[in-house]
Amino acid sequence: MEKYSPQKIEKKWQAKWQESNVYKTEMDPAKPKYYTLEMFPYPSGNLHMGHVRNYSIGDVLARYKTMEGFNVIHPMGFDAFGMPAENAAIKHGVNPADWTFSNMDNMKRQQREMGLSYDWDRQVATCKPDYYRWTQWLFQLFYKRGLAYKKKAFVNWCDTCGTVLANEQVIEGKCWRCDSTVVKKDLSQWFLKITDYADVLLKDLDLLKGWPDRVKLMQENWIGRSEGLEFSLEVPELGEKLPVYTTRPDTAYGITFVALAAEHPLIDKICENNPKAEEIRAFCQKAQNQSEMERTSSESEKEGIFTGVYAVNPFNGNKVQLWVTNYVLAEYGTGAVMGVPSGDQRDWMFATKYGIDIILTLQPKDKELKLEEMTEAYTDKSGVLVNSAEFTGMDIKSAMKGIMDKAEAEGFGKRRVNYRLRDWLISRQRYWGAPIPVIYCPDCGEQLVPEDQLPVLLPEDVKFDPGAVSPLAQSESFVNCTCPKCGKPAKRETDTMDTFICSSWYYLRYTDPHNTELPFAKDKVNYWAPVDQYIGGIEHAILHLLYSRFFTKVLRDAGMLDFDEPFTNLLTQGMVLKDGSKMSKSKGNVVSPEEIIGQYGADTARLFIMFAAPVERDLDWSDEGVAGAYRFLNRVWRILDIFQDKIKAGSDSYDVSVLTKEEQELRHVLHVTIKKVTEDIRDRYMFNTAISSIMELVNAFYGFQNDKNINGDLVREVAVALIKMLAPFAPHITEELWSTLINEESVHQQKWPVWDEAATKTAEVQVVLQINGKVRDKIMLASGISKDEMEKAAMAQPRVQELTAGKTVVKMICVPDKLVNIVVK
RNA sequence: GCCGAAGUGGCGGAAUUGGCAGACGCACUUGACUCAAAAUCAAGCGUAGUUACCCUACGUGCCGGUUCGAGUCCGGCCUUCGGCACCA
Repeated sequence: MEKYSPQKIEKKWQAKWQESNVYKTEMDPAKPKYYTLEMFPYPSGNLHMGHVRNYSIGDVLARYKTMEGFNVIHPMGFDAFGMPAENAAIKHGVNPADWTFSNMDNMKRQQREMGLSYDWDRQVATCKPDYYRWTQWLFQLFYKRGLAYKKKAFVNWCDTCGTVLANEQVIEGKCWRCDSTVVKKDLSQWFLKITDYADVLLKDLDLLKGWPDRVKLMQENWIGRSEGLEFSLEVPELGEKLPVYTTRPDTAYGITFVALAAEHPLIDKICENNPKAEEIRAFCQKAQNQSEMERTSSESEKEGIFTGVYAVNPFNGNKVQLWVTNYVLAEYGTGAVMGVPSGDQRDWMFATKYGIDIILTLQPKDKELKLEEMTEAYTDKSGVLVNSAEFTGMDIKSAMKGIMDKAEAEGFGKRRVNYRLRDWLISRQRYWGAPIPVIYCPDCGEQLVPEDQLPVLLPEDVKFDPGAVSPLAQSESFVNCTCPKCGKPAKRETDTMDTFICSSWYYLRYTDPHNTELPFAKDKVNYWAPVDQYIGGIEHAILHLLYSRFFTKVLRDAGMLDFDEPFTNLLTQGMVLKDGSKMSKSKGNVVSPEEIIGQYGADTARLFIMFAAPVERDLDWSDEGVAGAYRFLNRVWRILDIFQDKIKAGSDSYDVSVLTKEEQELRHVLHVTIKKVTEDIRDRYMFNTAISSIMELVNAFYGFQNDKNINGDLVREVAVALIKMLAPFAPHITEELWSTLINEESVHQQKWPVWDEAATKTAEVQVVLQINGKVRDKIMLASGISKDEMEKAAMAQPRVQELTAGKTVVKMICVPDKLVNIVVK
């Protein structure tokens, strides 16, 4: 054979695969299916190493499962709406669609050069009308089910991006995309009612046995369930009831004030005929102008203003002060909080700052607290109540129950579960997204665009200028329309949807990508989905992975599919680093996949990336390591070249009893390797150790490189299994070797090798001899012998006798086929 | 502050159920081949004592515990990374 030349053979096989459509899959209910999915990319223009890692993992699994006999679906597409295309339009005057499509072409070419086994017939691009038509259709489905609504609210606004953001897109008070500080704006926006599903999204995390615990935990924290009591205080001066929510009803007798959020609706009424009205309004204004970051940091100063109005604690009739503060969140609970300085550290700080009364209601069992000696609140959730009427003297648990019972019995309160999760804000004041299919009629109000008029297409006569106004709002032809109900002139909604909507259902569209009647047919989605193995970065732990779970549950409830969760197993890959930090242009440590593939070939790039670290861990890029992977592929090529005549001439079935002892040893290594590689891929996703086992097999094979008389059938057996096991990792070189040495069919359509259990065992095993837990000798013993025999053999060893001479054997521990430990004194 | 993960040679990492710590690869050293170099093949490679082999002691972030036996289990710390963070 010629020298191994990846540049030559990779191009050749990529063309053949494309030509023969080998990776196309069709629904076949008679065959077990397997759905492998990598998170689809944003078409930024070029693949980076993170993509290469992501797709390599998925491709190994897809190819392995195919060889195991599964009907594998392995699709790819593009998450193609979003800001960068629009920014390119503003900056360079290119059309967002042109920019996006040319990027998609380039990335698809790069994906082809990686030798990935995608069924390209299933490709989706979320920016194409045949896709976003169904995104809009699904929005309307949510609307009809009462899960999409428009409301005026204080929302996150990013000035740089010129749009609002979902809570999930605000990271430490900053925009997830551009890192600018996020501010609150009072705007009328579209929301999806994800909070309706908070409880089931939390509960069903238990179903996700194949998800990493840390991802489930992050979602659990994000949903943030708490149990408590909601009760109302009377505000006699205003003739109003003021509801508050608390998880510590046991401290309710210690309320000395109530704190309102600056956005609380009662504030308007409070200001009527109030001498301090101006001051109060100024305070609210100031609080609202603070950035999200300042307002939600636990370190920032707690400030407030007394309204002069009082409320009444329904438990004991105490008059308590009503304050407006900057630390109560309008969106959580009721936007008003009972203030118990003795039981909550924030309340303590607030009360001491403003000279508000403090009442002690709880103290430890074994210690009497004195207010004048306390320097902070007593926040332990254990102790005995004081100053709490009939509950005084009770332990916290029974008091908690008693107080909630009382509130419910007397009708001023109710037990309630609260969630941290907020509804999903989906409006975006941007052009490059799916238009929200709604029309506003002056007479009929909010109307859905009729289904037969979908998709609402993005207009092309638009201008992209920097500024806060969306290009859609400036397009007259787009905005002006007729009301579907009365036919009179009306206006279109000009906001587009958050791109996370588009990506919340793409994995379902893959199962039926060309459907023109529905987003997907039920039989197809139920056959292929849910995704058996999803692979992607941890950065989507909350955003995309929570939204997709929500979508799946809504579609299930709408009868469109019959499963509860979209992704059965989840693999979160680590990042690809260089010199210990994330690859980035600014650091100048970017390694380009195209260059690596050009120099060494895709097989080497894939093999290195799979070998260098376990999938979940970060991977430090090493140029020497890549060279090592290349060296290994050459080594495989050469050893098979050396034996090519024997491989071609060998028979696929033969009598193994004719093998010499050395040959049997090689066959033993082969079958141990098959077992190890199979289990590493199938059960453990440990691709690095699977590859290292294949390397060991190749090393053992090299032990025979000069043996002209080695059994040719055995050589063929080793070669066949070796090529097959390497095929998922390095698809091109194995295809070339297979076609040259074995037969004309594709190696990727072959059956995965099966190990011969008998060959994985050996007649003799090495047994470790320990004295007092320290290794002192090793002996070969027949495998499977009894403990008695092992102990006898151990004691008979000269070295053991020498070291135990004159000592008493206290006991012996015997692990069959492994170890004897002799305990002596 | 709360929750979680990780810490093993010069480096990436292995050790799956408590049973030989360091598989495999990188780097390095040496030998063979070569006029020479590269490539390749072969061998060595935790630290210290000894260094010719053997052998011995130490060694998986730190301190302690359980056990015949601990990288692995338990208790207490340290460091790094990640998530959440005024959620009442």
